Amino acid sequence: MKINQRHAWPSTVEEAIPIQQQLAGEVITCDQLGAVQHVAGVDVGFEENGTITRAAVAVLSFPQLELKEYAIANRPTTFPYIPGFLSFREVPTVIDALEKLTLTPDLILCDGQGIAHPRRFGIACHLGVLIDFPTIGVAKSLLIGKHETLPDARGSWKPLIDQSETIGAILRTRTGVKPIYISSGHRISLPTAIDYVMQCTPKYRLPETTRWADKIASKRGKWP
DNA sequence: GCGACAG
DNA sequence: ATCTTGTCGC
Repeated sequence: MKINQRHAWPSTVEEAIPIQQQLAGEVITCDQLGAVQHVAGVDVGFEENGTITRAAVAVLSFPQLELKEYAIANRPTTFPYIPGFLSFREVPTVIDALEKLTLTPDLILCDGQGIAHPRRFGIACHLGVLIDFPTIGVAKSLLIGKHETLPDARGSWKPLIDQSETIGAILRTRTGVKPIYISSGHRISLPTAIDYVMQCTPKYRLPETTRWADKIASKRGKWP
């Protein structure tokens, strides 16, 4: 897929903050997506002591969830890991990987938060706004927000609240297993995001999309 | 000032 | 994120 560059990538928090504040105003949390036939999952890893960033994208058919295509990209790492600024470290390489795809997915599940972020602009929002695509933030741990006790059953969820605002949800994708955190990235509402995440997570804690991306990015497996 | 802190 | 083996449980 073809992607247009929207802004240069900064290397400091001072430069990153105004970019987040500006682009956060472009985030859409209403459903603006068509029929979903392909869902993509993204995963990022690091090599050479963190100096190289590696991104993998997996495209699956929906709702069958069968792997249809994948792509990998590498880049020198140019931004340190600072909570609240993850996208500046990972998105450039993710975009490189997305550009290599032949298939164009209808929805992308990102590793990390969407609007469940201090400035309502987590990695899923950043990627979504830059490429103007529907994205969902799927995080394995909490960045900000509070929530009530979560029941043990698969499918149960509770809103994530920050400053008396609902910014996402804590969701149990598997009975008795540690929950995950969902939030709108771009062009999708929270209820719809939860619905798609559940449909992409029929068996394990994490969506099949991210599991495939993980597997592909992993140095062990070889994918001809 | 003291914690908390996506990956 | 990454460094790493076996092990407990469904």
